[in-house]
Amino acid sequence: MPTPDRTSLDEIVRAGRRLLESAGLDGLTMQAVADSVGVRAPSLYKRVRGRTELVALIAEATAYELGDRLEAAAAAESDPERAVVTLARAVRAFAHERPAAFWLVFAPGGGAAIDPETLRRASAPVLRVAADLVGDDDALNAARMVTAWANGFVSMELSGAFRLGGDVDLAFEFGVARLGEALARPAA
Amino acid sequence: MPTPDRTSLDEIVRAGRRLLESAGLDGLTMQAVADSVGVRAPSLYKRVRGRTELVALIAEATAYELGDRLEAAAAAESDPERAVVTLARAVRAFAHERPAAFWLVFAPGGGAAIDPETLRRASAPVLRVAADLVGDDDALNAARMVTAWANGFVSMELSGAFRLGGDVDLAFEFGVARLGEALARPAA
DNA sequence: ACCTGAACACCGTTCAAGT
DNA sequence: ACCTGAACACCGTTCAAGT
Repeated sequence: MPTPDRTSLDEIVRAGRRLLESAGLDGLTMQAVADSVGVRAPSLYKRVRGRTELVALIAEATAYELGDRLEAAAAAESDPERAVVTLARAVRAFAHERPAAFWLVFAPGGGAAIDPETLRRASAPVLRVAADLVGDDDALNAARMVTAWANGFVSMELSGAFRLGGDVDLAFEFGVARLGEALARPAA
Repeated sequence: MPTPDRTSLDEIVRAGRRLLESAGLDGLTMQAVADSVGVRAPSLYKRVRGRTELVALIAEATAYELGDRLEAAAAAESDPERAVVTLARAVRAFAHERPAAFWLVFAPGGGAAIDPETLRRASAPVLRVAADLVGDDDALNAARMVTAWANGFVSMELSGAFRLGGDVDLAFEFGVARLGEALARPAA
């Protein structure tokens, strides 16, 4: 006799994302997720292979959402040098909003690696802006330079590596301005 | 009646660092560390408050060692623009050597934050080179730009975010070259 | 076909008892 | 003063038994 479904994969992932931000990765336990969706922990294994997969799904959903944000940010600015600034600010805003999830997306570990298609989707707007700025040949290199800097800046910001004085907001604007210039008007 | 010491804090931290690289952060269990130094797990608590503190000590030691490497790299190159390249390469080499520990240093979590003094020590060479390059006023901003980019690049490299084709080594050299130019010869 | 209680292996940590 | 076995609370996960 079938039992009516008491939860769903979608609900589980949503609960997981909420827990991740409120309680950290350590607080994201199967027990807590189960409680949150109103089910016993073993039932989660009907929808998810295990905690590792749940974490991967959360990272995936986060990368997808970041892609949306970047797409919207890129659409709002036609001048490529200013679009770089807009994109970088969008990354930073997203990271401040969901620090734990943002961290997860760029966390190492092989197993939880983002799906290549999601990765391509999330980086598409940056790649497009980079191509506008430096041409197709250097587009990938330029996109990687921008994403590396933006990701590194907010990662260090989130990890508390910028505690040695100075204005962090100004440091961000300094960096993104120089970055845009360097790509738009390369020396030598 | 005193018992002769069967291990030491130093040995514990060394074993922890070894385990971190060989088995990952998840494999860094108190049990494994205890086995590694030839003692039972509860004995570790005579030298360390708990696993959290052990992880923090490992991060601390790693940041310290990274500082040494950067100091040596900076000393090997007097031209500031080339010193930036040398420093960035040193960061990358260190990250490739000890990926898990490198990750730990920049991991978030408040609790495991690096000691400010160690942080200052590790960033001193970068700050010095930045000052040579752009002057004292912009030195901190420039240093943050370089470290953010370098850290972001290798973090993404380690996390497998650069899997969309293209030559990653070339992307690194492209980035560091443009970075050096941007700082040495700012536009506008 | 989903859900559950019970159970297992494993973890971090505490503590009384040994030497 | 350090070390240990035993114990506790808490994980992730499995599985037979319920509906």
